[in-house]
Amino acid sequence: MPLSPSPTARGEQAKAQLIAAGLELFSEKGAQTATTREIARLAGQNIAAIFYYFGSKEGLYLAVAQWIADFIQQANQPLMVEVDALLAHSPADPEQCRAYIIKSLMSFTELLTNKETLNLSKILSREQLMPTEAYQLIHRQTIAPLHQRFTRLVAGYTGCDPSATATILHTHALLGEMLSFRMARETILLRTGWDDMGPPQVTLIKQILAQHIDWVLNGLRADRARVQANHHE
Amino acid sequence: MPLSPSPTARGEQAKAQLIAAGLELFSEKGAQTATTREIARLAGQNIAAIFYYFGSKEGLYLAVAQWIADFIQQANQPLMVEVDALLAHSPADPEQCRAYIIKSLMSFTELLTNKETLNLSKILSREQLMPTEAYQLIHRQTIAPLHQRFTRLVAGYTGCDPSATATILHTHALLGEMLSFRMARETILLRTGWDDMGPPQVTLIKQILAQHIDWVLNGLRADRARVQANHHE
DNA sequence: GTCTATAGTCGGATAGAC
DNA sequence: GTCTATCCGACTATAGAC
Repeated sequence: MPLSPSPTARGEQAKAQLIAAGLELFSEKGAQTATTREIARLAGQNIAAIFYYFGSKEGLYLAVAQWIADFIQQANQPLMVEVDALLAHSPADPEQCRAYIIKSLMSFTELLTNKETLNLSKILSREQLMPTEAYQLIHRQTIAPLHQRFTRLVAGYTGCDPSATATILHTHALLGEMLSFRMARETILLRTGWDDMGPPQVTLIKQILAQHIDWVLNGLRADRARVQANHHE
Repeated sequence: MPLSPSPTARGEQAKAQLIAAGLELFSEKGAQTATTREIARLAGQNIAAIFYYFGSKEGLYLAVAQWIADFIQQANQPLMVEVDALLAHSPADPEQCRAYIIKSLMSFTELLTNKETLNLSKILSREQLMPTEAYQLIHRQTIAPLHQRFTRLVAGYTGCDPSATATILHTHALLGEMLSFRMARETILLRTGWDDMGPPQVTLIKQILAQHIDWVLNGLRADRARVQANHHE
């Protein structure tokens, strides 16, 4: 056993540091504007290492995207396992669906307002503007499964068809309330006069989102009941 | 009178064409990635014209930002004049506030899903990620006044304090539902299977947003009435 | 595997002819 | 006012020493 880390371990560490630096700079400046020089410097690695380990700047960008997908996946897995167990029974218990809708959205909000995920969500925002291969990768592996489960929970509580476009849109609109606090972050900071989004601000945002969820879900459920009553008369 | 346009008119036309080309390419590729050469080519102008008329690439970018501010201002002015007339009376009529909330949000949605404003909103999205002087300019001139009026309408219907942070957040969350259809455009396209957001899609989105507005506003109003009842008991 | 040196390209900006 | 030619810096990527 050598005293210094094995070559493989050193390589793995170099890759990890380049991915971390890439996440930082790609999110801050965008994939085209961030330079390999600066990434290498921040990672404490040589410029040539990027090309040795990832083939190209774009290769590093895709590795960063995969890291993001893994991170989101891992952060939501415990909750999603419970949701899957609930949704395995059909029809799922409406009150439990409602509880998990709130729990999931609060968890997403916590994750999205966390400082450590700011760079991650900046890359996702950029990918919405200029979708590349990276968005497909992240969408397929994480966004779509999360979005789909959330839609099925909404359907489970309200009685809507989980595959209907309207149900998807209702769900997306609800998620949009949460997203707007990250994607229109600058607007909300200027309007409220906050200089940052810390724990007290997030607490307030979560309270407001929880109220909106209730109002929209109950509205949707009542509407659904009304439609079915009309259908049976 | 010369047959050819006067020098001033030619200069104005050159500036307008450079701004149009800048809007197109800055939105598509971002301020750093878009090149002066390509902008000049698309505008049918010489590269040197950018520096002659705007001093620098950044000068052109700020001129594009001012064009966007003017566009948003002009597009909303007729409605905002009516809203100002309504809000001049204190307290404003709640039912009229409600009508204008829906009217405004439908108008914003129409504007935001319009193909001609796609590039405009891409620049705004980018400015949320990497705020520059341009965002301050647009925010102060247009976003803040619109956001503030919308907040006052919500306050007018629900009885909330228009300057309370909670009211601003409730309003922002509601606007966020609409924004998410533009800012998370790629997600919604992949989830619904739409290949575009055309008139039929926008109609469906507007229906759904109108329902959510009703549910949230009535929830907020009932909540406010409950709080006041507790206060008086 | 890791680094230095450098090739090759393209960017913003300018000087100076017309 | 308008255009061409060009400077100069910075970028990605690679060749080749170690």
